Amino acid sequence: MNSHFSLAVHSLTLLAHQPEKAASSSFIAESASVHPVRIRKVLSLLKQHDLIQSKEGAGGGFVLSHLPESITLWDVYQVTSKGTLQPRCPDENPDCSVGANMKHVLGSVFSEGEHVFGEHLDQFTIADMLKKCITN
Amino acid sequence: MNSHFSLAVHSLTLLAHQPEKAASSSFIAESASVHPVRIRKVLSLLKQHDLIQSKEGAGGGFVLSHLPESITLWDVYQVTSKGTLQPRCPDENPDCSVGANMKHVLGSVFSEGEHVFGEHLDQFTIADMLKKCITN
DNA sequence: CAAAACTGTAATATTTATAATTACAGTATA
DNA sequence: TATACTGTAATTATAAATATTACAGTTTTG
Repeated sequence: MNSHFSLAVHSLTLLAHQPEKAASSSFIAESASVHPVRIRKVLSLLKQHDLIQSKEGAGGGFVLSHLPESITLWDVYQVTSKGTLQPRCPDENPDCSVGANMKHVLGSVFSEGEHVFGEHLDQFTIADMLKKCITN
Repeated sequence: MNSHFSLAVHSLTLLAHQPEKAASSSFIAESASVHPVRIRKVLSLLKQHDLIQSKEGAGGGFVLSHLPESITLWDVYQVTSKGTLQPRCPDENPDCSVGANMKHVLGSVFSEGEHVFGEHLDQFTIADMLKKCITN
């Protein structure tokens, strides 16, 4: 699983944690121990899909577009990581019936698998993540 | 998902395809368009878990330890890729309640998720893979 | 108005992960 | 005893992820 996903969940959970004020990329970056530019890139994706809103300029930053209860991990996964479950396959080899088809065959198994996995992720919201973090 | 998994499934499917004779790492490597040493490394894992047997020397190679109908993709996943679903998380940050716990919280979500995903993979056997490849 | 604190994004450099390659010891076959 | 294999370690090459630098554009605030 790519790290965009965990950074996105991390960021959204932080935003849920302080709903009163916008969080800057530096603030989030420090919490997640990564570079601010990386945060801005990930959050740019989330913004494109209207999970968050951003505001430029002094005192600006990021806020949630929706209630934390209504954003699921599956929503986040779809934005940041769709397709990454797929196993990397070598090039197709037309000279071998197995080599020619394996990529496609595994591809369909993993597409279904992603759907099943998605139903699991859909059970958890950003509000759940925050609660789990705080009560630990 | 790491590529060991797809190489392992590819190899096992090839072995199922020609049950009468042992397949060499070079033969498998050519079918999968990768380097023979890489195949030997992956198959070494499968051998350790008794999915296959190997024979050294001229005319040697690899054969299945069990019927293709009895080896599932979940068996293979467990040997080659267990834990790889887990999203990469940055270092824990003790100064932030979210940063301190996110890795652990996501970890448990993904452990359960891997289990759900595993039940899906467990529905498919190497025999199924071969059939899908050949009838395409 | 000008300085400060932000986002947005591109370009580059660094680090890490994957994969290929080389090398060679050991084993069975013929 | 030459040949065709496995097993594995060490090295090199390539690709992917990440950090860093740079800077233009946007608000806020003194």
